[in-house]
Amino acid sequence: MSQSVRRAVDLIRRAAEHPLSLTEAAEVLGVHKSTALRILQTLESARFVRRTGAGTYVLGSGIIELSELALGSMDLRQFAAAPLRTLQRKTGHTVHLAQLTGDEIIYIDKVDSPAFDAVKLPSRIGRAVSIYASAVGKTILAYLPTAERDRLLSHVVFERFTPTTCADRESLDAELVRIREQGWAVDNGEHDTYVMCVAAPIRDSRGRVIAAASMTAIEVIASLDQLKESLPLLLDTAIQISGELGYDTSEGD
Amino acid sequence: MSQSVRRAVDLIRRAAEHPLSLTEAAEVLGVHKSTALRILQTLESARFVRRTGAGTYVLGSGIIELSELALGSMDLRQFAAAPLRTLQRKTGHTVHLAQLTGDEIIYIDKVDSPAFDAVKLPSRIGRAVSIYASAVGKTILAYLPTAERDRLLSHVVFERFTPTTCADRESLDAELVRIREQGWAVDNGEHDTYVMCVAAPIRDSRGRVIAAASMTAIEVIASLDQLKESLPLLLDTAIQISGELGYDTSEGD
DNA sequence: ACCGCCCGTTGCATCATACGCAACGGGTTG
DNA sequence: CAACCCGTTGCGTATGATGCAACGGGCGGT
Repeated sequence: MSQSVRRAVDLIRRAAEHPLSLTEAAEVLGVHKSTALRILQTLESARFVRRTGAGTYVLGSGIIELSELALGSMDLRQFAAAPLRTLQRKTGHTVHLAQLTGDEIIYIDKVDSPAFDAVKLPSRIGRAVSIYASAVGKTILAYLPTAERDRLLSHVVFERFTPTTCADRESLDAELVRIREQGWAVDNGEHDTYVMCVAAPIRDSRGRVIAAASMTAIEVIASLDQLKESLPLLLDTAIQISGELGYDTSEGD
Repeated sequence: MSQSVRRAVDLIRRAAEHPLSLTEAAEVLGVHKSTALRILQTLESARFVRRTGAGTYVLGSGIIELSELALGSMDLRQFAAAPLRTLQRKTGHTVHLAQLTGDEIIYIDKVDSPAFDAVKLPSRIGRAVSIYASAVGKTILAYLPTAERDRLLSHVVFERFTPTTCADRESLDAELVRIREQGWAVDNGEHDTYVMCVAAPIRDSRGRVIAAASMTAIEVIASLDQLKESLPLLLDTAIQISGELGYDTSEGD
C-alpha cells in the first residue's frame, strides 16, 4: 500500500466536500505543510484539484471528466436514460437506476423529482446502496444465483437501521422469496424511516438480473400506497429497458 | 511534485479509458509489476479503481461519487437543469452549459438530443472547451473585463482548426465586439467543421457573465440557419437562468 | 497429462524519493 | 508598525517506495 497515494486520495475526497486550505490539508493528513503542498501541486497539475482565487483547493474538472467518461460508456445507463426520464415525468417520483458492479450495488443514474428540491434524498450516483436494506439491493439479490448471493452476503454485517429493516439472514431470505414471487421489491423505511421505495428488476440479454430501477418517495410527499399506484409503469419501464439490452421479453415474467 | 501520486493519477486515467491489466499498468508507467500492483491496490481500497472478475482494473465508483458530489453542489447547474431540459425538448437540439472555472471554461451540463445517438458530439462534461474556437468560450470571453480576458488569452497558442477559426488575436477581438453588440455567439464549424453552435451569456447576481448556454447541431441534422431559428428560446433560457442566479433581468440586455 | 510461459503476488534488502526543517516573502490584524 | 499566520522553496536526511527473487496458478501447446 502506498502512503503517498493514500494521502492524495484523502485530499481529493476532502476537497470534494469543502474548500481546503494548505494548512487544513497538512493538519488532516498529519504531515508538514510542505509535504501537503507537493501532493496538492501534483493533483493540481493533473486537474484532480483546482486552486481557487482564495488559495483553497476544490475538486478539479479532471475528476468530473473521468466520471463522465465512465458513465458515458455504460450501455445500460444509455439505454435506460430516456425510459427513466419518462417514468419520472409520468409518475412525479424520483427515479433511480442501480447496478451490480463487482461486489457492490451502485446507483448509476437518478432522475430527480422537482418536489424534492426542499428535501434532499441521501442517494447519490456513484454511491453504494445497502444490499439488504434497499429496494434495489433486495431486487438484485433476489434473482442472483445462490452462490453469488451467499458470497455478497458473507461480507455483510447486518444492522437494524430502523424497525422495518430485515436485520438477519432468515428474514432477508423470506423477503427475497416474496420478491421473486411478486416480481418487485419494496423499501418501507428500512434504511431511513422517511424514505419509501419500490424497485423492479432489469435483465440482460441472457436473462440475468444485473440492475434494478426504482421509484422513491418520502412520507411527507407520497405514501407507499401512492407509490404502488405507479408500480405498473415501473414494471413496464424495467421490461422496456431489459428489452433494449436484448432480453427477450415475450417469455413472460 | 510527487512521483507516486503522478503514477497513480496516470493509472486512474488509463483505467477510465479501457480495462488495464497489471502487466500493462507496469509497462505504461515504466516500473516493476510489484510497484504498479501496490499503487493499484491503494487505489482499489479507495474505490478509485475496481478490479474486474477478469483481473483487469477499471475506473471505480469512488471517482463517480466525488464527481456527482461536486456537480451536485454547483448552484448554477442546479438552477439551470430544468430550463435546459425544456430548451432541448422545445428545440430538439443538444444543449450545453459551460462555466468559467479558474482559468478554464468547462462544460458542466449537457442535455443530449436523441437525434445524436448515431453521431456522438465531442463535448463532454468536465472537459475544457477551446476559449477562442467555441461559441460558449467566445461568449464568456466577450463579456470578461479586459484584464481578465488578456490573462486568459496570454496562455493561448492560437491554432487554425478549420478554415473558419479565429486564429489570431485581432480577428478574435473583432468577433468579440460583434458578440457584445448582438448579445450571442456563433460557432460555424470553427473547431470541428461539422459542428455548429449558438451560445448566450448567463450572468450572476452582480451582472457578470460567468457561464454560457448553447445549442449545438451537426450539419447533417440541422444547418446554422435552422439553429438560429431557435435563438430567441436560447436567449430567453439564458435570461431565465440568470434570473434564478439573482440577476435583475429588468435592466435590459 | 505434462511442460513451459506468463500472469499476479509477496517478503525483503536497498536506494531514491518523500519528508520535515529552516528560512523567506507577503498579507492581515491589532 | 509589529506580530502572526499563511504559502512556498531549497536542501539534507530518513523512510517508504522500489525492484528482485521466488512463488503459485492458469493457460496453451505438444
